[in-house]
Amino acid sequence: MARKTGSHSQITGPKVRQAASKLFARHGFAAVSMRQIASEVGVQAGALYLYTPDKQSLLFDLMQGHMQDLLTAWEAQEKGRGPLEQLEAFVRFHIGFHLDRPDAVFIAYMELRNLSDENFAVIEGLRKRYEDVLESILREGQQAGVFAVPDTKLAMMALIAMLTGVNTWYREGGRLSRDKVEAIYWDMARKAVAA
Amino acid sequence: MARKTGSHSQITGPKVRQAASKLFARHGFAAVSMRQIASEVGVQAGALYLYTPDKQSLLFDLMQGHMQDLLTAWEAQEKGRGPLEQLEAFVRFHIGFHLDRPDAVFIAYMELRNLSDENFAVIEGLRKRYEDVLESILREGQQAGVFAVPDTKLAMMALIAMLTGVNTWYREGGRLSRDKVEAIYWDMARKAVAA
DNA sequence: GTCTATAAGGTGATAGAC
DNA sequence: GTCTATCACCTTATAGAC
Repeated sequence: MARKTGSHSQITGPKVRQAASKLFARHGFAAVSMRQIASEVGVQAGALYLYTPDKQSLLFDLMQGHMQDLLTAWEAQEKGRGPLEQLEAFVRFHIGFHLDRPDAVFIAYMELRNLSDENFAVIEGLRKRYEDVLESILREGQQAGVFAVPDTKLAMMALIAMLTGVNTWYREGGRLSRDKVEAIYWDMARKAVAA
Repeated sequence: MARKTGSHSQITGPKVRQAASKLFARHGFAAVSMRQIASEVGVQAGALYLYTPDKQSLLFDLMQGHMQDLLTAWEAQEKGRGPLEQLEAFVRFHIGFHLDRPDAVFIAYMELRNLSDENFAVIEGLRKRYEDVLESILREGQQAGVFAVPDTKLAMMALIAMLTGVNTWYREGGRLSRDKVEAIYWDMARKAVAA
């Protein structure tokens, strides 16, 4: 049988991040105390500092991990050949990836202002890399005459805002399946930038 | 000459709301203390309680005022006759109104989770009334055969997210004028829902 | 109308026992 | 690896002086 007190470093570490993610998403970084996180994990507050140097690092690790997962997942994605196929792949990928991890997405969008200056710069760099993926697709399609976007940066911003917005209203088991939602958004995105 | 201590109730009240709006938008409701707000206004913390019963009410009044301004401004707006003219009016109105008050918009979107349950219900009701404006335009256009939106609720959500997203990147005096931005977004919105 | 002082309690982070 | 105890400080909100 297990001891009441013992070695759990390989279990407690992930549990700390998971608890922080859940609580930061629900109540916001500033409103959550280290004691609340510890209570969710099932340890005392002091024990958290074995897994993070401070609260700020906990937030940064969560956000950096999320952005890196996003970029890695896109790179591993099957992409079509032409701009139209690539845009469809991006739209479906973005919606699916974001719906899979609502807490991480919420934190990544809401807690930027609670990052230290240095940490903010890192996260912004990763975000820019992701935005460049979509902007490149749009630029390529524009040059090929498949899209008619007078400004690729604006079109990129408009599409990303539209797609990420799904997270604010979609509920699993609701009126529409994920696939149906992806199809409807792909239809709107396609038409919005069509030549 | 003015006394150091005197009667300023008609000046201090608005200053408190303005300071709170600025600080909540920059740092978040939970991260801002009553002492910080007082310091921004130029009074001591205790004096704030002459103008608000508590911190929660300060947040609620800001958000409720913003949502009521939004609905009032839309009702005072010139609208076109057909669905297409009405959609153009909505797109341009939404972008313009939101760019005019970035702090209030930021708070309205970011601080919902810091409202008490009762206050949240009130704000959600006002938000729903605004969403209904756009959904009605889309439904009317769908029935008239001007729009092709398989689901008016989804199209409404997609368009509002897209339009509100302008606030995240637009900077006064930047590369594009407000009117140019409105024109480009109107072009994308129109095409996205076009028949 | 605003101030100072204070109540009652929460905060992030660390030290040392086990 | 985790706990308890603690430090120094900040929090919202109120009472009473001016």
